[in-house]
Amino acid sequence: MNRQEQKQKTRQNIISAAFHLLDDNKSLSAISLREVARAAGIAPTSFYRHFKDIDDLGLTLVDEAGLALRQLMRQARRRIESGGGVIDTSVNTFLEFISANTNVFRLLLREHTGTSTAYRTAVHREIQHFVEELTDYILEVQACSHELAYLQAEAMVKLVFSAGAEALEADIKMRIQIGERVKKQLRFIQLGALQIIKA
Amino acid sequence: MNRQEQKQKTRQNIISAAFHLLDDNKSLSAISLREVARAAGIAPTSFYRHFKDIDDLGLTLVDEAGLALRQLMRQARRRIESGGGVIDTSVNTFLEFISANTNVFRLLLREHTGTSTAYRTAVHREIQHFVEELTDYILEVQACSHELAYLQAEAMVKLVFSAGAEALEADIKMRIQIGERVKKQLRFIQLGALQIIKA
DNA sequence: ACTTTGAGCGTACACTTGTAAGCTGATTTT
DNA sequence: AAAATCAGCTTACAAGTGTACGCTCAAAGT
Repeated sequence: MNRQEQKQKTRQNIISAAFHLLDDNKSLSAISLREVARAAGIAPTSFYRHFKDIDDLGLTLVDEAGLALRQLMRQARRRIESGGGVIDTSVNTFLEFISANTNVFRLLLREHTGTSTAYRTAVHREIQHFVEELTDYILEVQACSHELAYLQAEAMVKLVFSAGAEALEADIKMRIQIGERVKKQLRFIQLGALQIIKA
Repeated sequence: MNRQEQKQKTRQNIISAAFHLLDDNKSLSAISLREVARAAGIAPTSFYRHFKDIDDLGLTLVDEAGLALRQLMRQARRRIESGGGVIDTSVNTFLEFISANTNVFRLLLREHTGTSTAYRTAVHREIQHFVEELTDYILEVQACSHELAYLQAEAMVKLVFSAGAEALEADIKMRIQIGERVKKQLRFIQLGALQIIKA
């Protein structure tokens, strides 16, 4: 095995060890360097060969989470284009994402209102990206001002993320109900905005 | 000074010291017993004369925050009854609350998605109370099913709390914009729900 | 073949943490 | 006046933390 390859592999070990630590109620700022080193099977001091700080690792994790989020968006787009209601498809895709990537979503959710300004703004940026993407989509299918589209998109994303937070603590049966509920709420927004356009 | 009085006073010192510690980016689970004891001007071990745990203190803080939230609701109700739009008045009152009780709101917001299940459910209960109160109000002024009223209320509360989270990090000028934005979004929901009733 | 590099390790140090044990001395009770 | 209570203290300990320093030894470069 190459030297660089080996290093990348260890780096990946650290990252996935950290993700795993998030599973049992920990926030990024609550996981310690020694803890993650232990979980990754390396000596505490070896950690520094890969990351400057524990915060450096944290930002890397947020980036990875953002990447997953963007993949989610692409997948939703694809599904929408191949038919089916926009709201239904989007919410379903999102809830599936949460089930499949629980710790990724938990990370985003937790750090969004977390104690580290750096993490908070990093997560905010990713969500903002989400909002803008949705704004563009609404502008395509609805003839309305940019502001109106943005307001809709922002409200919708907030509701979906909120629903996601609830879903995290619910079992599979409850998650379906949560999905149905948020779909109805998204339709309120859609209808309400349409009403304003007409007026 | 009475002995009991003195004890209560120290207890209050601990509580407000803890609230103060939340100011500079700390979550409940991040403040240590010794830290709060130091800030309250007592010896670490004296802490135990007042609280069983640091978690015991934490739950007390959440309760206090919930109390403040319920006072906010009453104030909003009073203002609404003495005239003015419901949405405008509510959002304004809420934003004023955030400005006046920043650390209380921050506590609720942070622990709502925090790492402690106990805190999370405690905060959730307080917010749920908020939603139910709003549901009742909507049922009073709008002839609609309970489900429809609840869906509106929940969506609105979620959007307002989300806006509050943004407001926390914004200056006074930006906060007004955030307020206007969320008001428009709440009207989407109101209009959308109305549309469904009519159909 | 010889040298340089660098990932990973062990040891060490100066902290901070929660909390157990027992004392003091003022207040309260008897 | 004597006895009991108890808020707050000091001291102590075991366990955890971040990270500085220097070593090893296989891979990469010359």
